[in-house]
Amino acid sequence: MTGHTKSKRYHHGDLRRAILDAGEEELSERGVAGFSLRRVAARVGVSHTAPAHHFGDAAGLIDALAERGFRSLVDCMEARQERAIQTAYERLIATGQGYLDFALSEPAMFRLIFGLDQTPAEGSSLQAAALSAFMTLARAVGDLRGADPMLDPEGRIEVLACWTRAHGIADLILSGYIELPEGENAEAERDAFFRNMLAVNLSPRDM
Amino acid sequence: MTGHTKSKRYHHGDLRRAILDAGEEELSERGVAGFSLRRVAARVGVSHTAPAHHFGDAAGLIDALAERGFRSLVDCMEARQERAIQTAYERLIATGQGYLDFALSEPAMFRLIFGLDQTPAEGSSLQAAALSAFMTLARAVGDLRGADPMLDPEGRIEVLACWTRAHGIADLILSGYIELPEGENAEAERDAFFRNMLAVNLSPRDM
DNA sequence: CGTCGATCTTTCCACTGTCAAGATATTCTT
DNA sequence: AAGAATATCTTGACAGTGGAAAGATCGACG
Repeated sequence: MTGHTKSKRYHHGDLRRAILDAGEEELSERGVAGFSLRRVAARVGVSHTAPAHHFGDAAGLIDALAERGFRSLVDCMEARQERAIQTAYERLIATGQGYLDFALSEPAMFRLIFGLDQTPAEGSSLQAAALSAFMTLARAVGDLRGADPMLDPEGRIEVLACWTRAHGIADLILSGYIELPEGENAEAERDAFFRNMLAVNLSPRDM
Repeated sequence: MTGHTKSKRYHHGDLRRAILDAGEEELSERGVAGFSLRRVAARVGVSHTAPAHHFGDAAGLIDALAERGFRSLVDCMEARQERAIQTAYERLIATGQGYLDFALSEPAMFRLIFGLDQTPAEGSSLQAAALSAFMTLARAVGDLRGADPMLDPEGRIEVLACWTRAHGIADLILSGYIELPEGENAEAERDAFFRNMLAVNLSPRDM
């Protein structure tokens, strides 16, 4: 019975996934500010309170979407890592470029996951997804240092430095205050730009 | 006549300023997501459509608030610059620390000005305020380099590097993903943290 | 077969921003 | 000084939002 017919059966069967899919589309089309639970529900063809049973309230859906977002972020970073020249440093650069790829390809989702009203709940799957993204970056730094960077203060600073730099570039580009090259070989120029930005040395060498 | 009586005169007299003040308070209390035009109006004791005449729509009020935000950002940076040891490098560090001060003291406003739906209109006073903030940072870099950094590519990269680094640190702290030291001499530790982060060298020295 | 719980709908409520029309004060013109 | 034009603010309506409560339908399990 049942099967793939999208007809009018009362129970959807896979509503949770359907709502998440529709939510992602809504998010990318309308942005996080214009996000509407009711429109997501309408998109799936379901009543506007149907999502509540699966996600609680709107914040619950947002959290579930954010979880997907962090996974997508990890995918973007790993994709770049695999394509990179297999040097520890090149893999680190690639990781940051993957971070930027994510921000550019899913700007609303980027804004969503880094603009959550409150930090992910302790032990939640959202927190796990966020941690997974962090670890992807931390491993790349660790490969460069030859040891777990989280174990000593200098290593921790280095991980945070990588993270905040990639993040700052991405966020200011999305804000529109920093313009990216467009046109012909924009991609190559972006990569070079990011590489240069990451490596700028601001220690007091030239006081 | 008139005078300072807050009684029930039909015309408020200084409504624009009053709405902006109330808007700032609302913003810091409720955040940018929970911001409500109607509540701002109620706060001033005026009808819910009164702001429209002064700011057009909600986006207009947001823009006007953002303008104040940029000015406050400039104030924070300049305050730090004046307190700093008067070396070009120290003034640059101080500028970034002022950027962070602003983010920490007015987090909602920080989110507001860097999360505007669209980049400030060409020639608008908002754009001027944003540019003023940028120039404050660019000058600090220029003092270090001995020339207008905007004139050559390397200088521009350096300005953007400073900006994005300070911004990334600030934004991730506000996101809650990076924790700041609290307690005793938290302020001094924050300053040291920022200083270290800014100066971390990620060039491929140690491949 | 019947019952129970999960899933989804309907209806209602308070709240939001915007629009149109009216009320009131100020300023400008003569 | 009087009347008219304008700026400022209010009232009332509307479509949209998320959430709560109560009812309808279905699936699973006794």
